[in-house]
Amino acid sequence: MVTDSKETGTTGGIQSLDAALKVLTVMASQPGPISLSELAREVDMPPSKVHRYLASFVHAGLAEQGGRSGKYDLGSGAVRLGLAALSRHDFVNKPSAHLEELREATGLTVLLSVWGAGGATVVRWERAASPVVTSMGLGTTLPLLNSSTGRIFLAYAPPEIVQNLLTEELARAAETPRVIGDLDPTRSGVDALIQQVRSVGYATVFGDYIPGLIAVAAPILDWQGEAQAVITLIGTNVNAVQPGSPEIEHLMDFCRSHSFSSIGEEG
Amino acid sequence: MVTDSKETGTTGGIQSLDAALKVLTVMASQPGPISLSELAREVDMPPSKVHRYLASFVHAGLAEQGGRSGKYDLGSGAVRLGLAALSRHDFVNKPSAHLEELREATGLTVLLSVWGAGGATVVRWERAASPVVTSMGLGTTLPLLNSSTGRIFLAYAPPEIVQNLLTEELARAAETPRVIGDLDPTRSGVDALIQQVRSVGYATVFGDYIPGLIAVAAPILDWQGEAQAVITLIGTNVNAVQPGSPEIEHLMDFCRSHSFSSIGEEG
DNA sequence: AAACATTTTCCATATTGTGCAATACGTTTT
DNA sequence: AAAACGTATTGCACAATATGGAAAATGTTT
Repeated sequence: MVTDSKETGTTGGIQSLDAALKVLTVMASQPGPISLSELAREVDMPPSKVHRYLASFVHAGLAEQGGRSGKYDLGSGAVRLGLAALSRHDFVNKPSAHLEELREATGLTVLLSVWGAGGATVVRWERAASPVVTSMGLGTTLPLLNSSTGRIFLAYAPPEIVQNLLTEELARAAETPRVIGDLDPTRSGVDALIQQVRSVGYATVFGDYIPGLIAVAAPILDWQGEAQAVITLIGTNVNAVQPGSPEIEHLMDFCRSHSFSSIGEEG
Repeated sequence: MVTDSKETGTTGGIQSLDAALKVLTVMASQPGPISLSELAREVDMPPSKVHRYLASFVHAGLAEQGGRSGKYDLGSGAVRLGLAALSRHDFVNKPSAHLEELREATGLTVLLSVWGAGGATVVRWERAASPVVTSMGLGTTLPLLNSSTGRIFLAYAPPEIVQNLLTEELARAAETPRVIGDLDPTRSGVDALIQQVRSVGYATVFGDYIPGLIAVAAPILDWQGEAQAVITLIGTNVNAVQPGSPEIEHLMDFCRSHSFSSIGEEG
């Protein structure tokens, strides 16, 4: 039984470890580096305690201490750990092996993203020759409304999971209008977008996120019809994102062959 | 490594936590699910101890126990943690913070380059005391064949992205022979160079680009094995670029510690 | 230079993790 | 089917170890 709603405490594990992992979890939920004192406040523990936990985490590479600011953040060991965990999921591994074929078939840069804490996160990256943005790379998180990748998660991920980011981005869109060309930044506008995406099974974007770049994205679905990963093609030629283009056909074939339920024309 | 060869123990942290994190690390290094007993053997701890650690990890979502096989594996919490870490980690700013240490350790000018539109582009710059006269600065693009930096990209960047520049430089080299001392400016000559660079993991240059200057460069690799950035040491003392020199050791250590896959002895 | 805010270390105390061994569980063998 | 085995899980007494308050170091602001 895992009922530890309030003060059960007894997880069958080790108390100090539970406490330490709570610290780690909170650190992961934070948007960026955090100071010891703030972290201690956040987890409601004395700073000295947290400090010792952090010393162990740093020793293991899970955390690191930023330069002279003294702030702590997740370290490269955490990345390694996460990638090891990720590599056990077939939804990432299987497609990854064939990403290069898709790049060759389309001549476009191909990327594979999964849903992480901060949103759509790029975990695989297959570059094409054509000039691509340098500000993006592995680990980049993509916006929900402005990117084709994000729009696929919007349409195919469980609503609860995108809800937070969605409200956040809608609020931001309301303050800064005109940033999203083809979308009415309201709930109903979003619903319309979702319906549209689902009906065709892919999402396109024409330089909305990065000027001069076009992108198409489609989902890799599990048995429940939820997006486990998203494949995105990036390029500069607008023809590639016209409905029925060979690039889109290749993308859809790829995603279909790695999915466990059918895409588009929703059931 | 942080020299904790045997019984240093005192990490400033917590012993039980160190032990627990070792378990987690070993689990990550494993190719798949692992049984409690085997894991206990692997980390050389009593099974009961490991079991309790695992209970806490499972509680935190970092690990999960597979069906009835009883085997343990990394859990979705590990993925979340890793993606959170990944989105904050970038291959330019993280190493940049430690560039100065490398300069102090080697006494050489240190620079960090990434692949930009026009080729290898210098984006960080840590100059040493020694008079390194040069017209180089931030934003300088370095040649592919003549510079150690460029040669690392040649060997460790995806072929497609260096292809254009390569053919261009080869054509120029054919017209103006003798500019490249140690290289046969043909496709096969380039292939030989790539093999050589990959086998040692770094590239050196003796005044080929700028007379009187020597340089060593090594890659920072992402987990796809592609060069995300290149670290270069520049100086005037030829001894620094002899195989096995302390300068090269420092450089390789630095790059290894910021990489996510192993450099050299290519896999 | 002084006042402040944070991080880091020290130390006595008892809370908590430890290891051994017993038990429960599941799988394979006879 | 029963028994024999390997593995995961839990109890228990003891001492090793984590704990938190406060002091010391470190860095930052006035």
